[in-house]
Amino acid sequence: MSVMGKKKITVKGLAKILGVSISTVSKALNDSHEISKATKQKVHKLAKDYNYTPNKLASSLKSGKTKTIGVIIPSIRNRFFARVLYGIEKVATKENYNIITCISNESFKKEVTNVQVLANGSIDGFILAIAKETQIKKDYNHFIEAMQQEKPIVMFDRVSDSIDCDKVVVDDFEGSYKATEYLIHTNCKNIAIISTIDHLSVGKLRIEGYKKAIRKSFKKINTKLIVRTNILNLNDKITELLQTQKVDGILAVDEDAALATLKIVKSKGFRIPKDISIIGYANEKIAVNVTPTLTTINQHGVSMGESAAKILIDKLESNRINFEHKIIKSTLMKRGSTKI
Amino acid sequence: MSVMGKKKITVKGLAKILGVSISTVSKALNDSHEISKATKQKVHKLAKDYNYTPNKLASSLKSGKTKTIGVIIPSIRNRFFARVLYGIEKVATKENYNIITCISNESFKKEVTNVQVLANGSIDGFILAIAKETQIKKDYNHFIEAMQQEKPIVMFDRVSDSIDCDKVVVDDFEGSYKATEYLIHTNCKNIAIISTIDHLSVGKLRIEGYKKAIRKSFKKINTKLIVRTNILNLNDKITELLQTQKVDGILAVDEDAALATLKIVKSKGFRIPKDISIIGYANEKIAVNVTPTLTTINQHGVSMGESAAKILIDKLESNRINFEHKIIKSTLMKRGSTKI
DNA sequence: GTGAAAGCGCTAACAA
DNA sequence: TTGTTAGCGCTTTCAC
Repeated sequence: MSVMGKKKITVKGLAKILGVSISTVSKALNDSHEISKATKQKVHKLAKDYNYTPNKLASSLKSGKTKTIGVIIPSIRNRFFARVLYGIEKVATKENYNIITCISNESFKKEVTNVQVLANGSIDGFILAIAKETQIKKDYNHFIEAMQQEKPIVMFDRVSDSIDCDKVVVDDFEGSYKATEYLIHTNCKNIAIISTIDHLSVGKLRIEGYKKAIRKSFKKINTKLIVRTNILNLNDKITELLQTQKVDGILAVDEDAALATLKIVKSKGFRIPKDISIIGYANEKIAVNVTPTLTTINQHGVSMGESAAKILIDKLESNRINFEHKIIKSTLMKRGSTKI
Repeated sequence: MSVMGKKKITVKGLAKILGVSISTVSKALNDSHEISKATKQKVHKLAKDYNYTPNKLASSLKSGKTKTIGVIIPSIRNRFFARVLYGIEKVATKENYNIITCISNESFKKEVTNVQVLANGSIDGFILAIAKETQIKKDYNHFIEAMQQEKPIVMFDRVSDSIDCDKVVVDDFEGSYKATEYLIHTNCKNIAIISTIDHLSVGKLRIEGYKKAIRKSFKKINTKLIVRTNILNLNDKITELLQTQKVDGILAVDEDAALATLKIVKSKGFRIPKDISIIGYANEKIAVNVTPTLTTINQHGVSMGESAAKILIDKLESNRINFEHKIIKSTLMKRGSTKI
């Protein structure tokens, strides 16, 4: 505070003021054993007075380490990703890493640009969830190139089998399997599943989990109860389902589907859960504020973020060469939209 | 693709291969007029073959410009800030800026660290909303220092009068004034206001707007209808309000208050909006999914982010010396929780 | 215990 | 038109 110089002071500046060499200052600041106690103290005091802090660019350029993580998420308005980001940020901060966040907006092109731009020295490694477009296109070259440039990647949630890298996923298969089982055990006989995300790996897995549970209890699957649609046709499809099929349980595989289902089922005069039970994927704040409260499959976004960050930082700071594949257990949060 | 060298190639490497000097390559890549067409072509081709991309750290260190914006938000799980972040990211991308995101988690200490770390060369300027703790503490030194180091700051939403910098705010005063007026015009006579954020600038303004509207129509204010509390006591305070006061309209100043109000009012058997009208600050997805749908004051988070980013980038790329003070109009989204 | 010098990758003023 | 050189701020080897 004693000084209010405008421009930031550098090692060079400190050296000049003290009348010592640049390297002495640098070493003193880094607490090298080569430097005498007296000098160290002088340097530290001056540094403090002048509010010195090392220029991050310079040290990174020198060391080749940036201590920052590149995070690419498909969307920030999706609460799940926001939660993951929170988890990442939490452990990153603890481990003294910064995060630089990009949003691919589900676009392949933007994702490619993001990866390339960041790989250019700005970051040490990536944490990312693959964009919708990319998953459809199945072109993963940009990831491969990044890894060749020694920028490790940790993928979460939306991952690809065709890429070797660290991965953190929710047990989507298991999650919807358990959810379906719960519907069955609470006496639902005609269980439908609704998805607007069948183009995503997670979407596919959730339907598979459902199928397994249905097969196990009822032997055969009624494909008319499996609704794959897009957001635009969502309402119509649900309405159609309710009009043409006998349904007493619904598993909604994403938040949009869940909220639409809830709304339409209510509006058609069905009682929830008496006539129709509903389980959905949705964030907690919404789940507890709708009527009735919605039984959900909790994806533990924050834990995912934390795991991903831990795995990446571990890789960056160790010589680990293998790829981790972590599965986060999802849990069923029983609320008012299902029977007991 | 023709080459799959592991490490990234540099200007130096390209120069060596082509047998020309480093500066020739650099100039060719930057399309300098000093270089012949032929050389330029050769360089560009090689660069492409080797998948060359300039190291961002190095150019930033040289130029003093990083083309990245430091964003500090108090919380990412708050939908509003997520939306602002989206807006920032949107225009940043368009203008070829990256954003590095930090979350202060409402903590003064973390905010200070964030500012200091980022100011050290990593970024060209800040976009931020002041942490809760900081607003209570009123210690804004870290901001001042950053600005002295020529890192301009654009504050949004949570701003401070005691700092001279660019600002983007919602017209909180006007917003709650208008909301209160709407309640009055739809025949509410006893309007309460509930806030869990009275320690924030925005919280205070919202109460002031309410007061002005009440004063205008009813001459005097019943302070028993003004509930300032924290989240822990929220439910009790609302219950108490409903039991001790005659209330036919409620303005809830933040999302927590809004959702709690809705829930408790319903549970006490009041009909909404017939007995009690409710207006709240809340994100749209929640507002349309509660029962009844909630009339809200829309804060236009995305626009805020966009404006903030535009203002910062403008300042970074021009010589503008004055401080902008932009006010985003909020709008009343009329839904099912108010009368017509 | 201290300092000179090289170098991280890049740009740009100046020289040839 | 091309090359030499210095320097952004820092770390680190090697010499003194």
